[in-house]
Amino acid sequence: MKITDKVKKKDLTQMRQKQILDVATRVFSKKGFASTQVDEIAGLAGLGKGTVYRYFKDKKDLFLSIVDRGIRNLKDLVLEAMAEEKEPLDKIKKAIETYLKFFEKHSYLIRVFIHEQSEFQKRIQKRYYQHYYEHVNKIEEVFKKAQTLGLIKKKIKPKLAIAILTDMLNSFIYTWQLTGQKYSLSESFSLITEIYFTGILEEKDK
Amino acid sequence: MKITDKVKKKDLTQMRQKQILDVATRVFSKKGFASTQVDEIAGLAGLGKGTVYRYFKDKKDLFLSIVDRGIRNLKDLVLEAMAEEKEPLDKIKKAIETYLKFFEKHSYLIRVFIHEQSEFQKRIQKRYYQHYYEHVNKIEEVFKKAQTLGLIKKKIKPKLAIAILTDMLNSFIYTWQLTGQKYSLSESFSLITEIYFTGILEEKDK
DNA sequence: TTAAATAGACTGACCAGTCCGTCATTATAA
DNA sequence: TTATAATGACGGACTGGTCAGTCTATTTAA
Repeated sequence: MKITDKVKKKDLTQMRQKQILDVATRVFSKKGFASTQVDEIAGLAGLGKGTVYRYFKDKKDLFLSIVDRGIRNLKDLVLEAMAEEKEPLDKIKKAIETYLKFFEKHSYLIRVFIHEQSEFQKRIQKRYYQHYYEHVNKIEEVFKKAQTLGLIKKKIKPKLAIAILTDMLNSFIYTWQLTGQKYSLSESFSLITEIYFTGILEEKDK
Repeated sequence: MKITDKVKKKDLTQMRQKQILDVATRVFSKKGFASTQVDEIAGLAGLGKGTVYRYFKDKKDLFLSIVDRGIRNLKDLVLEAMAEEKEPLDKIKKAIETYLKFFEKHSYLIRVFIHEQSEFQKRIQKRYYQHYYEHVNKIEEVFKKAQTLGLIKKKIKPKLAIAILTDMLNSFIYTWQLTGQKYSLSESFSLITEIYFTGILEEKDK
């Protein structure tokens, strides 16, 4: 019975954690770390505050768990999507598209990422960059390959170009989120992609 | 004597306000609205808390005053700088350069702008966009002129292109600020400008 | 019957905003 | 010129409310 017990226990724990994380993500995204009350999260999750503290050490732990989960999901999705494509430029396009779709679905998350950087500078960045780098390294390889193939200007440093792309996407999503998602992300992103690509690509007709 | 008195009083008031605003900008930028204590601002300004409340109605009023002052300065600088140039493309370049230099000098301000949008959404945005639009309208005219002259792709909508540019700049400055300003903004911005322009400009050699 | 899970009352720290006494400067009077 | 009064800038102790985290009584499950 011990094994079954452990499984059940694990199930309950995971279920509760997910339940709390889901609510917490919404609330933290809306109000930011400092203005969020743990009471509200507990209430919306239909739980008592004590229960929340059963599953998370403290408010910070809860917050960082959200960040962790979000980044992990995003990274996995992007890497999987890229793997589906063959050509370097298609891989990059696919990465942009996936990134965009992720936030179209989880739009509130962008706030957590951008919003709280100063409060948690080191910690978030540590977690963020840990995942981010795996992710960037893959994309960097793709960039380099595209450069070898003569598709992307040789003088552009992949790391910086990727940073610029990420920044463009992040802040565009952020603005889009703030202004009430009045237009479709996909629509505007085609323009961003065009600006980004036409600037980056070697001219074809030389 | 009354006139002199009024002048003196006004001087003192302005001086104190500036003194408090300067400190408050630093502290709010570093900690965000919710985590900033008015006590700390007072302390760093070498004043008692009561004195701070003499000059500002409450914490919110103080915060919004910072935002106001910053945006007003930025707008004035950009418009003045643009007025110095004749050619549309030079005007745009100059605007980018000025925007960048402003934040290189007042790097902490970008945090206040980006960071607190969710807490104060409506209020900040109202103030922000009030100034922003005067500013954008001017730039938009320049864009349109450049399109008439055949310098910029006709199919690009100026408003959207300006939004993208602003977003690129903002988030680049933000990241730069967060990561400890390890490189010169001007340096990276030349790359951004290149990406932005080469993507935007009609090809010259057709 | 017992052990784990849960709720929410409670505590102590924290902090925005107030209130009042002090002090410096300027005006008034002798 | 000097003594006294009035003004108002100022500091910081204080208050009341809020909220993270704890503790215990109660519920649930086995």
